[in-house]
Amino acid sequence: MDFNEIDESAIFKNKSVLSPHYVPQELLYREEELKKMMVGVAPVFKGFKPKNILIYGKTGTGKSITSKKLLEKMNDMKDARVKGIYLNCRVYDTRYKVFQKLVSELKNEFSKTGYSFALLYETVLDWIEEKERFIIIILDEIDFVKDIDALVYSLTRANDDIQKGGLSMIGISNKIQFKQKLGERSKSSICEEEIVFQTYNSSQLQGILNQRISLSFKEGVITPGAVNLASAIAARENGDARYALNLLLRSGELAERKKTGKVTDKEVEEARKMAEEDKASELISSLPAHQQLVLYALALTSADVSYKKLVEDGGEKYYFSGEVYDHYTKISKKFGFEPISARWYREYIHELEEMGLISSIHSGSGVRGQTTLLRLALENSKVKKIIEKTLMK
DNA sequence: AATCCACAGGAAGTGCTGGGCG
DNA sequence: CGCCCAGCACTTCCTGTGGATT
Repeated sequence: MDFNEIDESAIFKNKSVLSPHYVPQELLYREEELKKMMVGVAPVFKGFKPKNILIYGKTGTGKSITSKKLLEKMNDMKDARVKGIYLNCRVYDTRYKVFQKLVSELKNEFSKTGYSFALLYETVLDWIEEKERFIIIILDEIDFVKDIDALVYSLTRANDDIQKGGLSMIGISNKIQFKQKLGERSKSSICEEEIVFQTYNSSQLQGILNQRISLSFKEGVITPGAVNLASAIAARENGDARYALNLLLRSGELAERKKTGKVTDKEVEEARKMAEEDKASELISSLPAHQQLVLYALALTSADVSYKKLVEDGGEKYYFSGEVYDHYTKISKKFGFEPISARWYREYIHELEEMGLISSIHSGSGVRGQTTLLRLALENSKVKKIIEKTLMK
């Protein structure tokens, strides 16, 4: 027995191909965007300062992958004077951290904290001027940078401070509002060139999935129906390729556990449900305590037969808003919370409905007066479990 | 018809927080 | 550094609505 036998899988050849960080050899459906970026960057290889670029696009539209591809292409030029650096601003979220990372990349040494910002700045400038070099810095998820104006200012000022060589940036953001947050000066300097990444449509997603399937799954494991369904679902959900790949990964894992050796649309459908539940669970556990208690009250009300006031509408059971509020106040007190006022409870109900966690209907006729009837959008036992896990620790 | 009930949702007020400014 | 003010989360109070009750 050797190590190769240990992770012998009936389904997967190489799971990591399905990871969002994987960069395929051939980039699909993004030739235009890549070309635009290359055109923007191209001047460096002639010794001129390239343009700053800002890239927009929703999640899973290939922004990161395309910019990583750009770095690959730049490396192919084997020009020692040009250095491309990719960094994710979730990690490097301040001006200081970005420059610290720059220095450690340029000098190839472990960088400690404690240096002054001015020193880091000088180090970067020296490195550029020493041999008239160029730095292209790719700032992924740039909206996470806390002192963005300071960062952009320092980066552009660096350009003014040096005679030869240059420093330019490519910012990536998935929030359109990002530009509004910028000050006038940084806005004009970072938006010299803008590229928008459109979402993928269903057939493009299919192409992307097929490209990765041949590398990640064993031969004939995935049925065509599974691919169709996964790309159709992802196309509906904002054309997010990351989501589509995640669906495939999950359904592969499901098939592995079932030992059927095949991934069909059944597994994909199951994977979609799981993904949805994960999303809901994440959403619920990030809610304020009282909103969770409201949900919990509704879940318990649904489980409790003694709350007899229920109405059926198309097979779905709805509960009276007032009943649920009463129940909520009891539960709150039991857990040592001061219950929230009925007025604010109504606002919570609206918010929860907007988030798609509950659904409500108006009682036109039926019992006295007007009331809102409520029910959970998810299975109440699951909601109960989630809240018990997060709230009761 | 008048009154009540059970709720919806607007207005104004309160206590706290964090950010900008002199 | 303190000060002030805006904004938020929430309460209290109030008016409206429409079927139910008397």
